[in-house]
This record gives sequence, structure tokens and C-alpha cells, in this order.
Amino acid sequence: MQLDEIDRRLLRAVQQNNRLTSDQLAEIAGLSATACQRRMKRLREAKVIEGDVAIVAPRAVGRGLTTLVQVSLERERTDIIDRFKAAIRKTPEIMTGYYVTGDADFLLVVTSRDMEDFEQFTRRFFYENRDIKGFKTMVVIDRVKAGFALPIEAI
Amino acid sequence: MQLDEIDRRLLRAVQQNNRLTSDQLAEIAGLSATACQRRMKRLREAKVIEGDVAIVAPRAVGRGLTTLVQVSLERERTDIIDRFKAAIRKTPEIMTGYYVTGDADFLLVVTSRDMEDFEQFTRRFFYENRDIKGFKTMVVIDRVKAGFALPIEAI
DNA sequence: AGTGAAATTTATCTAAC
DNA sequence: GTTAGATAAATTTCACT
Repeated sequence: MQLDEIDRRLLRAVQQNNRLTSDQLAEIAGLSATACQRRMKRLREAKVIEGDVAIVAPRAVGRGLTTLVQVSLERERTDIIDRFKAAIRKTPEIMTGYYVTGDADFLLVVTSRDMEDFEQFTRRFFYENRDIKGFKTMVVIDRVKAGFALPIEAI
Repeated sequence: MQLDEIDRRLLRAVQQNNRLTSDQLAEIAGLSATACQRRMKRLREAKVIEGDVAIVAPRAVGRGLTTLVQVSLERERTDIIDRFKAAIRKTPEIMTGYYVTGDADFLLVVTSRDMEDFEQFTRRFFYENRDIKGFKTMVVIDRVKAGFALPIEAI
């Protein structure tokens, strides 16, 4: 899908806040509210906008600990990779999983209640996924940007 | 803020999709639409919900390359850390920055048009941030979960 | 095509209970 | 917490450039 500058303005706005009214978007885009709505609908249908979500504060729901876990698998075979991806999808503690190049195969963003909870998670996760060769943990002290906001420029 | 099971149901729902109508939320929560609205408002005011955003598909806006960059700083001094955090905030290519324990000090989620664009980014970013000692790059082949959805259980 | 304005449908907010 | 009425917003229709 081809995007013009108005689309990009809309995207920039809603990836910061998707609860803006059409009137507010109209002001930002320099267009009528109706036109903005139509464009937003198109952007959603064309999956330029993948989804619309509320960001929940981890602390508020008792998940004060975020860890980044680099996972290496025993073998880099597609069936093993796919099996591990499926494991990520069904594990609620894992917020995001990145399949990457480099010394590790995956980097997981994991949330836990506390260290003990994380410890338990790793034990269980390791036990359930025998393809894992090893892992390395980074404890998140602070998260600087919360979101998936992309820089949206002319393409 | 204390959350009951109804709050948690609402949070589970809206962190997947925050465009559900109050009637839909009412059905999920087993409550009237008005009551759901009031609860949602409280959750937003209490910052249990940090924000509401549209997730834009990186590909669709010409940012097909995601990289994870582990950054080590020259010294671990609070003023240097804070300066680096400010740099992250004002750098649009960086989606998220994690300040972490471990061999690296930060892990950055960076989006680029392509490898050449990423290369240019690192050059510029290094040049502008002389506190950086070194960095290590992982190229993201695939992202398994897109979002910040947390497992929300009884606390 | 893409836009804008008015009418309709739908959702949200306010007030009373 | 609920229900009912007022307000506001999103959709649809249609005429315009």
C-alpha cells in the first residue's frame, strides 16, 4: 500500500495515541474528520496498522521484573526453530520473542513477579523445551521507551 | 491501585484490542457497559493503563530491518547513564531502550530501512554519543509476538 | 480517486436511583 | 452497581471537484 504524507501524519499520531477523535486527527492531518476516518479504516484493513492495544503498566499488575533472555538452541533446524516459536507464543510470561542472528538464536522479553518467579519460569521453560542449549539473562533496570513507535518518514 | 478479577478481565481484553466497544467489554466483564467505562477510566487515570497506541507494521512504513543492539558505555556513572537515556528518547530509530545488568549496559531495539541505513545509523549514533565503548548487533530475522501484552493474573 | 456535508446509526457520558 | 436520557462520535449516503 502506498502512503502519502497525510497517511504518515495519521500513523505518527495514532502510534502515540490511538484514542484521538476524528476531529483531533482532522486537525493534525489538515483534512476533514470524515476523510480521516476513511483513511484510518483503510490503514487498518490494509494491515498497515497491525493492531490497537492498551499498554498496561507491568508494575500495576504485579510484574515488576523484566528480563531479556538470550537463548541458544541445540541445533538450528527449521523444525526446531518453529517448535520454539510455538513455545514462545503459548508462554504468557514472554512478551516478545526475537529470532536473531548472532551468538544467540532468540532474545526473549520476559516478565516476572520477582526473581524467584523468574527462576521458576526458567526452570520450567528449560524443562519443557529440551532443544535449548543454554541461555543468558539480562535484568532490566529501566525501560526507556514503552511502545513500538516507529519513525515514519517519506519512503 | 487494587485490581479485582473484573479489572483484570478488562485489562486482558484491551491489551489485545483497545477498540472494543463498551458493550463488548460489558459482555467480557459480565457487567453493564457504563460500569466498564467507569472502570476503564479509573484504570487510565491510575496509570494502570499507561497508554493506548496503534501498532504500525514496520514493513508497511519502509522499516523492514529490526536490530537489537547491545551497547556498553565507557563508565557506569549516573550522569552518563542519564545522558544516554536522553539520547535514546530523542532518537526516532530506537523503538525501545532497556537499561540492563550483564555484560552490556543497554539493549536497544532499532529499526532501519535496510542494512545500509542501519550502518549509517550506527556511525552517526556512535559519533554523537562518545560515552559508548562498544556495541554488538543482532539482526532480527523474525519477531514472534508483537506487543507488550502481559500475563494478567490474580496478584 | 479522493473529499466534504448532512443524515443515520452507534457509542459514550451524565445524572438519577 | 444499574438504567435511562443527553451528548458526542463514527458510519453511511450522496453530491462535488
